[in-house]
Amino acid sequence: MTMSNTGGRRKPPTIHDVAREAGVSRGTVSRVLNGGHYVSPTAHEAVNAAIRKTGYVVNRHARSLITGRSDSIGFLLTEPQERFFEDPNFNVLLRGCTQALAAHDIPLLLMLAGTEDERRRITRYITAGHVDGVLLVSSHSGDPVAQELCEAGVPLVACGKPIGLGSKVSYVAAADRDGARDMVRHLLSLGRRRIAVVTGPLDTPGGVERLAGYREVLAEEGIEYDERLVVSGDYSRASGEAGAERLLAQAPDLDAVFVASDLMAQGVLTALERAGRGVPGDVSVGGFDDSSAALAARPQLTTIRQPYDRISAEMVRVLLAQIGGEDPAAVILPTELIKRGSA
Amino acid sequence: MTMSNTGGRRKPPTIHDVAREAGVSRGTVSRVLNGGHYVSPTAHEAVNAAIRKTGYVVNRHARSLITGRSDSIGFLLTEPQERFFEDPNFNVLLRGCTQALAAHDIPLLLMLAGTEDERRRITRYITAGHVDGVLLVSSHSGDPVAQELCEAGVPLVACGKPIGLGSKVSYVAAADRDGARDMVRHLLSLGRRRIAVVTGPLDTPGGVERLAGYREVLAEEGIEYDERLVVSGDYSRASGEAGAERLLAQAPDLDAVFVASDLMAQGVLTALERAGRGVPGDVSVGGFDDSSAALAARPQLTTIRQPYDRISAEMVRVLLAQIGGEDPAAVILPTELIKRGSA
DNA sequence: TTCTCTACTGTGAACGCTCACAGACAGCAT
DNA sequence: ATGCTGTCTGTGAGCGTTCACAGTAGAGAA
Repeated sequence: MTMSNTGGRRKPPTIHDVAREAGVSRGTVSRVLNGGHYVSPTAHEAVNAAIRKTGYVVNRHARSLITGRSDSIGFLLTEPQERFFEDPNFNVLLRGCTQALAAHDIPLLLMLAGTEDERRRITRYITAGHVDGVLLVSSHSGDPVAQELCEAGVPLVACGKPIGLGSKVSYVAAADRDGARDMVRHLLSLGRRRIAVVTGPLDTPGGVERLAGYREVLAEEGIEYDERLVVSGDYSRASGEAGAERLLAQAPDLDAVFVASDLMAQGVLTALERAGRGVPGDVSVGGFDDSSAALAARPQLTTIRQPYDRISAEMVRVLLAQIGGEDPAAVILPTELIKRGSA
Repeated sequence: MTMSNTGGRRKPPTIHDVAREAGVSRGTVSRVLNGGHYVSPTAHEAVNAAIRKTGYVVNRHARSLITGRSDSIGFLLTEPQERFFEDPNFNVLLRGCTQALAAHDIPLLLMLAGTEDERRRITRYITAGHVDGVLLVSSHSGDPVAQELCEAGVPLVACGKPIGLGSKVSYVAAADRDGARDMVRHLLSLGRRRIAVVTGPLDTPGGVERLAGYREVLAEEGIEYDERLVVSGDYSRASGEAGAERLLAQAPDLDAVFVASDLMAQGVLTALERAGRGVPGDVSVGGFDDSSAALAARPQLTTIRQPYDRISAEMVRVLLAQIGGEDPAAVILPTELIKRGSA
């Protein structure tokens, strides 16, 4: 492990230096670097020794220039970072994607583009070919970044169906509507009839679809839709708490709350406790996500599990396929009702 | 804004296409792209028009190949991501760095390298020249990544003085020891004499230095050092709570706690409340950081403010200077005692 | 005029790599 | 002998850019 380069910052060794050191040609070194096919054991060994001796690392710019690939993937976040960091789901998703890509030896770059200015910079960076594809984690409609990247022909996979974008963009999503239906039916099965709902933002697919599932089941069961039982949050804990306050004021007779995220559900629990309503005695509370917040809550949340491990794995699979030339695809994954103490 | 490239994914336009379209040479286009000096107004206009018409974006791989720069900076995190996401300080730091770099139009790439495997991948990625420099946010000693990057000659600036690394690595840090001294003196000025301490991990500079400041002041005041008054945490809220439990068991007569981070201090408050000790009546609690946790706590925390905005600005400044060829530098920034309700 | 200076422009080299191709050599059948 | 495989190797070209250099034209000074 003799580094000939310690101390002064000399220019790093090139493939040529390695070739000379090993007594072979550039081509042979390149072949060793890319899988080692059609290389004799002798040459293979000599090249590896030369690489160790010179401390060579391939210049990825040169490689990318000719291959057109960068062998890295971007994890793009177009929302303010607070949102991201507070939400345990994002965490799980990020880790899942990192792991799935690790199997392909591809590094994941996290890019935050919360401000308009940042969005411009990052978009330019991406369209300039610095990553081969983008995993997009932002669900707000009318996201100009997604639009732009799509038009620039950058392979893109969104988490959750992007609203307002054409059908040519890939996405992976949980079956939000079905999940919501399961939860509402579960609450009904407990004898609840005045079921309130705290939705997500209505410009996100999760916000829209989960509310739709709620309304569908109510309609099917002949229960009248009462808009006093419906408020919207922004997936944050605080907004759940505030939402529950409003619900208690508008519809004090509620006997259940279906909350569109576990984090918001935590806030709802706080508000209910303060109001002296027992859970699950007086009010049943159902969450959504099955994130770590569901287990941290007291009582633990009955919730709809989103298969985040599968979601991230699928996102990576679809993205790599698209980079490989396949057409965009949409993947919908089933959810599951998890019964715990809150309902 | 006519994109000649919509639909089929043709190969993107090169600088050559732009030159032909504008009726000038490659050189002139390149000059326009890089500041526009020594270019006639006529040519300048023609090139800009051609760029718009062709939808040209510079191929950064080609540029990087010859300039040796990538015009991007990495924000490297070598700890498990949970730690990072829970701590509000990191958030502030990240945003500060992003903003400081935005002034130079440089995108920031967040790289998570929590596992051994990821560390290898990311190190290779960095040493291959994909970023011009690295902002390192990990303070644990013996971090092999920092060592490796340093040896590879990658410009690097750490947040907090890296333990166990040579003096040739740049860092920006708050005056931890002075801050701790200020806090302990403040607690003494309130008449407290049995001052306990919850330190950070003792393989981090913050952990070591803040404890050192505590011991110094005690020694100066002729107060005996009692190791029952000292426990260590890992900067997490939970570890603060657990630490306080241990302290209460070992030294029930404590009348103040100096906690090495606000997040841990929140945990300490929880434990004290459960034990029926009033804050600040029975026990004074001092934090460290002045993070958002200090304001969120009840009572609000008296704490030592770390100037995170200046820290991030300095990190970026030092890193860019180093990339520009300057020698590594160490910057120590002063802290400030912020008095609130807890002490 | 002629010379110098400045503003501007075009033209080969690189940068370090991969890829396609051609060639060499061995083994085995014809 | 000849041909055909298959494995292995070296070479030249080219990816899209910047940079150094040489050159042109016009303005102003001698």
